[in-house]
Amino acid sequence: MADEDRPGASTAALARIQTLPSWLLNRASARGRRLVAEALARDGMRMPHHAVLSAVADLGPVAQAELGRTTGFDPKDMVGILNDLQAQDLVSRAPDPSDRRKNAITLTPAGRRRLARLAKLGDEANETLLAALTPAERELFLALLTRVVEEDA
Amino acid sequence: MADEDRPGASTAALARIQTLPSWLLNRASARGRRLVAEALARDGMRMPHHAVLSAVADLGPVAQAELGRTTGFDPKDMVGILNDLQAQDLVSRAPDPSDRRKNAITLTPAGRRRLARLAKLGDEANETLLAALTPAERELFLALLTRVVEEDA
DNA sequence: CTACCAACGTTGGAGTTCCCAACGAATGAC
DNA sequence: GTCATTCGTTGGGAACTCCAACGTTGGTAG
Repeated sequence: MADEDRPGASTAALARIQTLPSWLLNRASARGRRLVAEALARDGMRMPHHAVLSAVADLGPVAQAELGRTTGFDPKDMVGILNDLQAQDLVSRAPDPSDRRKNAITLTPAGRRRLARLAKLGDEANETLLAALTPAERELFLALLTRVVEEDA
Repeated sequence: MADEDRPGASTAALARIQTLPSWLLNRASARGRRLVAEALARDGMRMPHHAVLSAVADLGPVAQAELGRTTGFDPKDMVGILNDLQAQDLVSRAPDPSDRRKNAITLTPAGRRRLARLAKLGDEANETLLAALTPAERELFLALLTRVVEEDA
């Protein structure tokens, strides 16, 4: 009789799965997304919009494709995100004179003010997310997490 | 002039966002899901199915609602998952004599064999996921991660 | 100069996960 | 016996991710 057919061979299968790094990361990520989404929603904003707004703030006038590469969003989704941001006058979308294929995305003053508020909300949500850890543990956790992520490159 | 209007006040906004726990957790989680999904796909299986199969293995004959509560899947999605598993003869779905509202979900021998293979594939994927960390670091990482997740309760 | 290939923004569509509302059937409490 | 609850099921929607195609524009090799 093979191990896998013996009754009880797979017991604690659930417990094993739920302590797997991938499972825990999923739950932690879901919690982070929920906390951040709730925080940003208090200012009528969503996570991708916050990320793109931040990227525009850093990269000055920048093409959509470059924004996509930097933030990891799909070009298709970038269109919609920028449509939303532009509709709220947080960014301006003007044709790039030096390359007429590109749109030059720029942060508006309103966008800069909004970003300051969003950054605060995002920080608070992340504070809550890691509330269970001491400052030293958070630093360690982030260092380990960064190495796991960078393995992806 | 307010800080938020001064040019450069929000520089490094992107870098700040991308080092936020929520951002890193999202990326790590996405990587884990991709690795696990690819591994399970080699056996023609998907993540939720693996989780439910594991839960059935542990909980013996069990109702769908109980499976949903344990694994966190929505009752609606549980229907589809069990349909798939049943179509492959990995679980059996029989009416519960003691409560005719319930379905008694049981693991079949084929399900038990399949689960053994899936567990192996899942473990390998998680090995790859944490490849950047030493065994001691992995243990520490999982301990911290667990505390972050349990804060959710 | 003319082909050709690559990049750009855009549109359309699909897939996954998560969540909510409703329904008929069945159960349990009062 | 009435009523609230639970069960499995169906339907639908929100949010994020990803891929394929198209017309336009730019750069390049011949």
